[in-house]
Amino acid sequence: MFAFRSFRARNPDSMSTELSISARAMARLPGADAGELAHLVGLNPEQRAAVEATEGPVLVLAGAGTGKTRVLTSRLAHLIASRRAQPWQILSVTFTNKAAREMRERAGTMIGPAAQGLQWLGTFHLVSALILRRHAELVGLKSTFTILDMDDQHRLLKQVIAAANIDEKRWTARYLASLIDSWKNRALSPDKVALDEAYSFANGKGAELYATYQGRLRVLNACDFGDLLVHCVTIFRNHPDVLAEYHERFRYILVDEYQDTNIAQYLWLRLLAQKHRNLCVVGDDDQSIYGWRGAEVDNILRFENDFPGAKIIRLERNYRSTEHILAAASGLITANRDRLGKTLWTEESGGQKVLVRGVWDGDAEARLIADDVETWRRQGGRYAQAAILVRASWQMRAFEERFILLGIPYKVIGGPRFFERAEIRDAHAYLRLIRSESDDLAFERIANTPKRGIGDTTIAKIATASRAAEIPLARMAATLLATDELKGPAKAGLKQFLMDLDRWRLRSREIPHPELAELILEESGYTDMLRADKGPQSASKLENLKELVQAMSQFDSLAAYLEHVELVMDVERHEDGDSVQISTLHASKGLEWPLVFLPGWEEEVFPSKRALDEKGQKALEEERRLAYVGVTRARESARISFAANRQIFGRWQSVLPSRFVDELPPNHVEAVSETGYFAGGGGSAAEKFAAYGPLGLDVGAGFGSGYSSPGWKRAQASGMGASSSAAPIKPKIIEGESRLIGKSGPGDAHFAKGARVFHDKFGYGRVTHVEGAKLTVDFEKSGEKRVIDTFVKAA
DNA sequence: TCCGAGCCACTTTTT
DNA sequence: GTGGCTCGGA
Repeated sequence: MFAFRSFRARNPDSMSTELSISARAMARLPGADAGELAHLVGLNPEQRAAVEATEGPVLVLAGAGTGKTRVLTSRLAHLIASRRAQPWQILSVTFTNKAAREMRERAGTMIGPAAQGLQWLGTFHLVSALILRRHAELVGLKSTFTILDMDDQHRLLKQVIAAANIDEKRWTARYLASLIDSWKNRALSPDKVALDEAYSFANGKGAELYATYQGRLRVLNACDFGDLLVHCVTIFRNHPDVLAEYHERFRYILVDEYQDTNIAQYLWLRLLAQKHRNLCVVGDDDQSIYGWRGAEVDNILRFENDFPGAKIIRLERNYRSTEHILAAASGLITANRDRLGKTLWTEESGGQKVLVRGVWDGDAEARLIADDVETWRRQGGRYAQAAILVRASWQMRAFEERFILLGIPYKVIGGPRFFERAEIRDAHAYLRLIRSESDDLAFERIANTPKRGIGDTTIAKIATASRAAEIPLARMAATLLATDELKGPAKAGLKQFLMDLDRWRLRSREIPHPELAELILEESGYTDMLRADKGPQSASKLENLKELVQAMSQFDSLAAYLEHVELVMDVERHEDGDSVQISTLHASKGLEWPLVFLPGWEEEVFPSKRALDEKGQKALEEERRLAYVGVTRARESARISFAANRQIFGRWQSVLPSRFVDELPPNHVEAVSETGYFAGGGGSAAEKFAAYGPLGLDVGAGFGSGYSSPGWKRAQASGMGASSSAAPIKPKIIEGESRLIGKSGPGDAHFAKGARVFHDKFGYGRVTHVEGAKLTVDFEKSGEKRVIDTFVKAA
């Protein structure tokens, strides 16, 4: 640290090859300042090699739990401490904001305040935006361009489609967005889109619409996520002088999760690394799970060819999981064909086998897992040590409901994200309109929110005129007010709105931006609108807006704040105590927990039917990698489960265990059905479980499986199992609940039958039945539910 | 212009 | 089971 601080004072330009060599020599001296080598302490030989191979292209194949992040941060520290580069001469790109944050934090603990100098550490999109702001004019944008999020993009595309007289039902904006995205992922401009692909939308209009969309973006002085990368690539290609500037700046390049890079990102990196060739990429082909988003596993498979002479270092020692977990995951992934191949090993022998359990239905699965969590907790574990990882977010609901019922605290990772909530986006639209009058998308979003009489027809009138005159909506609205074009409530509302905007814009120069936000939300009537709304969520929406104002105060200016939210669609989550984590498998990558639940391992759910339909074998391998990622998140215990029946689209369907269940190596798995134990190995899981008749797979095998039948529904509603198999489960639940009731005891909140109550999730309702602390409430919106009294307030 | 009723298709996964 | 959209009446 010491050596480092004194070094910071030096002029960065004085760094010469000579100094660099001497620094290198110093770093290798065993007797060198211990502080300087601190970042190498405790690394295993392979990790150390990866850290010290600073020059030339390097590919670090880092299996799950092999200390990948550690290597990256140590390498960063090493480059700086050995004086090969100043912090601002290193480009470190990650895939997610979370990873970037973690890297910055960990680098901070290693190299101290110098980590502040790591200005070029961030996601591909963040770094691209920084670069693009400086050269925006080279691609026809102003440096103040806005970055559209998916919602903006979607609305814009809808307009484009409608303007082209294409049936939006047949050809959805969503689909066009995905096509355009996939083109941008490959850095294809509208004129480069292959004919057959252009034909995949509205009989050949694909490329044309893409071009129209890009034109609209230019008029709006905006770009979408994909553009950030593509524009940079365009600039680097067409302006060698600009590229040279960045060659000079970035002496070393580090890339995390290289297996997730798409073609545009690959080109971006190749252009930037072309001169010094000090490119170090870290990744794991077995954890490539973003193919649907354009990631090319090929990038990592081909690295040696792309960068001749590349060093390849394999990190295979796993520090995370026990032997059985690792072996189960490894066994599973061997079914994949296209892989570089690694053999993970660990010194943690034994441990629990991977538990595979079959249950009757999704509810039973939620009960089982919730019970496990409570057992874990009773035995001294913490909630936060457990995670439930699902394939798709709709699967989360069952667990959330169960946890709410039992009072188990939980947190959804990557759930409905803060900045994507409607109220937050509305607030942002107001602020964006203050920042720039020409933000048409923002204008459209909030012109009539809250209602001020400016309906669709009025907006359409303004839009037509504004497009013809090529001036922003807000300005055209002002022009139209001076004419007789508009009348009645529309005119009055619009006039008031424009006056408000002007006033707020003036105020924005006088008062701090968080205060401005509060002012706008009050004066626009937005908060009043929410207060008047008695829906179950309006209270939490108001809370979110408060949180927004809070978040804003952490930035110097409104502009800085907006720039941040546009790029970092994620908010730093304050760790609020001890709660079970519920996450998608995708969002779980890079994380770990002692206890990991992997529910929903059923055909068509996981592997996902949709993925298989679209991409076939390739998707299957990706789904399998997802399974691999899931299992390798566990340190002590991985518990896979599947149900025989599941409600999909609101209908009961009988489902089969996932093929992945059968691919698990039997020696490392302990399989359990609700009715008893059986030995794993041989035969399909479906057969094995079916053999335990009561589990009921055979029952559901018949057509139109009786589970949507009235009888089944009645059985479900009455809480009784429909077959003998469900019966043994029931007592368990009752036990679980009474235990909880005992815990919450004669609580502070008592409700009588007939009392009106409010619940955060379910809204308002009336108590229909009281049983200790357990209430049955008939909710106005969501029907009858059983809840614990501490979760409702008197209303 | 607004709002409710009824119809629809839909659910991967994210910067 | 949800949310988005259309249609008809106030």
